[in-house]
Formats: sequence, C-alpha cells, structure tokens
Amino acid sequence: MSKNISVKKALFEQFAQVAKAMAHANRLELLEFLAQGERTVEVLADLTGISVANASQHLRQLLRAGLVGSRKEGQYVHYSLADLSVVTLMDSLRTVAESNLSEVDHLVDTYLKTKDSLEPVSHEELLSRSREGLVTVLDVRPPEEYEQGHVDGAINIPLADLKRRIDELPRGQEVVAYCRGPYCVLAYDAVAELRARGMEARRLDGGLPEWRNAGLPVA
Amino acid sequence: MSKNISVKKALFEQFAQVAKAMAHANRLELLEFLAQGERTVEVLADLTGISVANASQHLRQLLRAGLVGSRKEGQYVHYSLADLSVVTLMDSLRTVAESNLSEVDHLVDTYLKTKDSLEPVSHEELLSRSREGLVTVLDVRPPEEYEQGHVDGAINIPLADLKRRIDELPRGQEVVAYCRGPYCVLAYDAVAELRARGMEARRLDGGLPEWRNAGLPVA
DNA sequence: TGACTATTCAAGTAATCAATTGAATAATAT
DNA sequence: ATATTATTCAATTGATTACTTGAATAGTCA
Repeated sequence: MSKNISVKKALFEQFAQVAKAMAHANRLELLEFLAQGERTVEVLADLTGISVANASQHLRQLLRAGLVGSRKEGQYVHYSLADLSVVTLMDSLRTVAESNLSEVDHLVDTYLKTKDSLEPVSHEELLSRSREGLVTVLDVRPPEEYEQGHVDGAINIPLADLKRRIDELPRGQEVVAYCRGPYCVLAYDAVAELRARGMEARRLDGGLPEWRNAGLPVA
Repeated sequence: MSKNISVKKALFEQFAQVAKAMAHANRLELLEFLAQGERTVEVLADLTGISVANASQHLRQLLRAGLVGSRKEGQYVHYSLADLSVVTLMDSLRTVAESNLSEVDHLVDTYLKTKDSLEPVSHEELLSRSREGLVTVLDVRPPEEYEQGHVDGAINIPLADLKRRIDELPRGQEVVAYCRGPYCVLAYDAVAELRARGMEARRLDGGLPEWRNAGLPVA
C-alpha cells in the first residue's frame, strides 16, 4: 500500500520529465518545426538559428522524454514528432498560457491581432465551405513543408512569393490562409497582404499540425 | 518584420514558463489536489507531505505561471486552479507520457493494471447507464473533496471506510468508482475490494476533474 | 584508402532551481 | 497590547541546466 505512494510519486516524476522537456523556448520551437514533418539536425539548427551541437542536445532531450523519434539514413539523422498527441499537448500549453498569462495576451494583441481584426475560420467552417467550392485554401509555408503534407486542396504560395504570384489565386473567392500553427506569423502577413490588394481573406484557426491532429483530410 | 521573430521567441518563452511550472513532481501533485477544489497552503503541504515553506514556494511559482489563483481570507490563503484548461493540459501531459515513455507504461501495468483487468467506464457510458438507474456511482475520496463537488448522483464512501460501510451500496447493481484522476489509486483499490466481495465493479475513466472538464453534471 | 560531412560526446563556465532554515508579515485570539 | 498562527521572504547549499568549444564517431564520396 505504501508502495502505491511511491508509484504515484514516480508517475508524477515521469510526467515532470515530459514537462521539463517542453520547458525551453528552443525545444518548443524545434517541436513546432517537427510538427510540419521530419527534419535533420542541421536543417533544424538552421531553422531555429541555434548551433548544430546545441540543436543536437536539445533534440536528444526531446528524444529521452519520448516527444520525438529519430531515424538514421546514411549520414543524416531525421527527427520527427513521436505522436500526434504531442500536438495536442502543445496546443494545451498554448491555450493555458493564452488564457492565464497577461504577457501572452499582450504580445498577441500587439503584434498579431492588430493585423487581423476578423475571427479566424474554424476547421468545421473551412471544411464545409471548401466542399461547396466557396473558398480558396492557401498554404503560405515553404514548398518543402507543403510537400510533406498540406490541407487537402490547398494551393501553395510561400509568403515571400505572394506579391508576385497573387494572380494564381482565383478572383472573387474568399481566401483562407494557414501556416505552421496558431501564432504563425506567415498567415497573418498573408491575410494582411491579400486584404491590401482588395481581396477577401481570413486566417484558418490553427495551422497544419492542428488540422492533421483533428483527423481532417491531408494530402 | 524582424520584430516578429523576437515576438515568436517571446511567445515560446512564455509557453516555456508554463511548461517549467509543470516540470516538477511536487507541483504536479499540488495541481492534482487543487483540481479537486481550493485548498490552503498548510493543507496542501500536509497532503503532499512537503514543508509549508516549500509548498508556499511551489505554489508561488504556479501562481506566477498563471496555473493557479489565490484568494486571501483571514489568515489563510486559498489556492485554486486558474482555469479548467489546466486540467486539459495535465491530461495531455499524462497522455503523451503514457504513450511515449515506456517507464510510465511499466509503472501503470505493474501497479495499477494488474488490479483491474477490465476497461474503465467512459464518461458517455456512465452518463447513459446512470440515467437508466443501472449503476451506482461511488466517490471514494475524502468527504471534504466530495463536498467541494462530485459526479451528480454519486454516493461518497472514502476508501478507508469501504469495508465497514459496504452495505450502503445497493446490491445487484454494478458499481462505478472514481476518485481524483486517471491514476488515482483509491479507485483501483475500491474496485478490487468490491470485486473481492463478489460485487460487479469497474473504474470510471478519469477522475472528478476530467468529468467536470468535460462539462458533465457536477453537484 | 583518405578527405569530408553530419551528428554526437565531453569538458567547462555561468546561470537557474530545489529545499532548508530562520526571520518577517499580517491576520486572529486572549 | 501580547501571543499565536498562516504564510511569505531572504539567504544559503547543493544539484541541475544551457551553451560553447573542440574532439570523437560513423557514414559517404572520390
């Protein structure tokens, strides 16, 4: 019976290990990139702007906590999210931080919300409206990420190319843009750009990982 | 535009703060007790078996991270969960740990699952069967926790009193027991005890916090 | 084979964190 | 007022963590 107390402690310690693995901005950023698809250490170091050795150590820590998996192919080690439940965990973390930390609210309000006064489009709304052919779904992430999976039917124009390739978007239809996650700036910027050109545009609520995690169609 | 990069980093740092607050077994245990209802520092120190000063510091950290709130009444400071989203976060953490850390699986298998070979009863199943009056819902937590909220219709017999008060349970009906959370040992022990007495008994999937968080009726 | 590359490891420093102790607050009770 | 109680604060110790640097592995390519 007193063994059960120590089991409880041991379980909490395991949960704490997982939380500890998430308790660093660099690792959260690594996880966000990994949520788009698998990546090598070097690519991740590049994306996050940290040194390769540092990225390697952070990734190792994520591996130990069971948040990511790795696979060696030739001289490259490819890391990937262990599980879709990790996406759920990251979203829960975001939700709690957003509703209870005023600092987060302030950052979001100041730097993101001002660009986008409209409510984001929910998964359900996008699904039904795109079935009726009423919207264009726009993926503004880099092509590599698009190729590893995107909202079924979405077209890919990276944010950097948007000005130049804006004609590829059907006129007269609302555009729903998305990128990596709920606070991914690319989608905010794309929406602002499109509106400046007189187009109707809104953001999707959440990015590709959330869409996939909801079990919705990915191509 | 480069300001957006630093905003992104700042956001991840805020999320990391929340994760860091969860990254200690003592704080997770405090959160589990707080999920049952509000508690004073001394009571929490007692429940978790840590010193008052230590509990105070951990609680302060949870407060800074926005996971709990506090309210001063007389000489007592009452802490409580900031939000039901914290319950979601804790459950996500559990889920990830359970599916990706073999150590957790092992602990659960060895110390809990052996006592309970049957699947737990889902929220939906309990709801429909208890509406038809087919089950007795048993809350095995201490009366103080029961009084702060329990599954609507549940009767309260703390585990310690179960042997003595087993006659209070209607005969010939299945009993569904629950306590503080998914791994709360009280419910496992109660089910084992009831089965030893020849009664039909199963565990509820999750404890009161999960039930409440699912928006189900609490009295 | 030898040069090269991606990744990991090991060592060191600075920073952060957990827990203890004893003192400081602030409310209540006598 | 004085004593008592619940909680927090401050200072300390030992342990853990982050990041850098340079070396070690282990695979590829010429």
